Amino acid sequence: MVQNPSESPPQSEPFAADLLRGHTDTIVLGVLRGAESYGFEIYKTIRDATGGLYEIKEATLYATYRRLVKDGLVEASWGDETQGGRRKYYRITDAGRAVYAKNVQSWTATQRIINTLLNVKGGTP
Amino acid sequence: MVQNPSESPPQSEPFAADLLRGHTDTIVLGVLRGAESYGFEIYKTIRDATGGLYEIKEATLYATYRRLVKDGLVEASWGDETQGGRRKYYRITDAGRAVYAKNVQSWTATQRIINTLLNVKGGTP
DNA sequence: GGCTAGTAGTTGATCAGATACAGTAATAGT
DNA sequence: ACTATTACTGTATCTGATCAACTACTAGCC
Repeated sequence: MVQNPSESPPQSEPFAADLLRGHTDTIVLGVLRGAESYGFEIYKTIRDATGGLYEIKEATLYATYRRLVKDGLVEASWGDETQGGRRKYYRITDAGRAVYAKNVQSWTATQRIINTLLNVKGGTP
Repeated sequence: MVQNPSESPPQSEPFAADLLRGHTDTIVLGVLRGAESYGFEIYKTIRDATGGLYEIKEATLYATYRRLVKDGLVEASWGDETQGGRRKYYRITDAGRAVYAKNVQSWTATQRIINTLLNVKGGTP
């Protein structure tokens, strides 16, 4: 979702939230593929990775975490912050890595298909 | 959705229906951008454009047509088939062309963003 | 005639992902 | 004390996609 950067004129068309639907799991797995992380940090990583242009809502992400844990694609455990707030850390599992690899391929195929259907010369140059 | 081409082993991971979610409108507009068409023909065009690999379900498309008409992006009218079954023809409007152009840009941006988040070298080469 | 398949369009119920919204709770800065 | 930020959670709702039917006409086959 496009953030309205405070002062900028609101003529920039927001891209619909649904455009990334179905990719959230893969994106989170992609973040965790590098290193383990906790919920809020993953959120910030995603937000910052696009220069603040795009944001997946916290509620969406926490729902995603739950789903990924349920499916055995990531493992969760509470950190031992003796001081400071609790953090739940997530690690990608082998199953998660496998699904990630598969999903990246699906994503590539999806791009090809949509670009074909739209007659768009696709992708990042 | 991946069609299981009859005899092929079912190891091919289907890409989730949701992966193209939000793009159906744009895809239909893209088809109509070239020439007017009727419901079932649009369905076949999309199905065939990907070599049968991908299919948007008829029910999904008819819901899409209704939405596009409601939003004024296409116009509908019954053909005058004196013999044979009825066909409802769809034409893209100027508003539809504008939305199409905008959506293609959104799609391009979306690709960039996801490719960034997944660290994928993106798109069709 | 009866059967099947293909074309063409439509409806109602349901699912799942994303979001809005609200809330809890702790810490750090002023 | 107040406020912002960090961090996580739960409930309700929206929407697009799909399923599973259904109507209706045409053409080919036995």
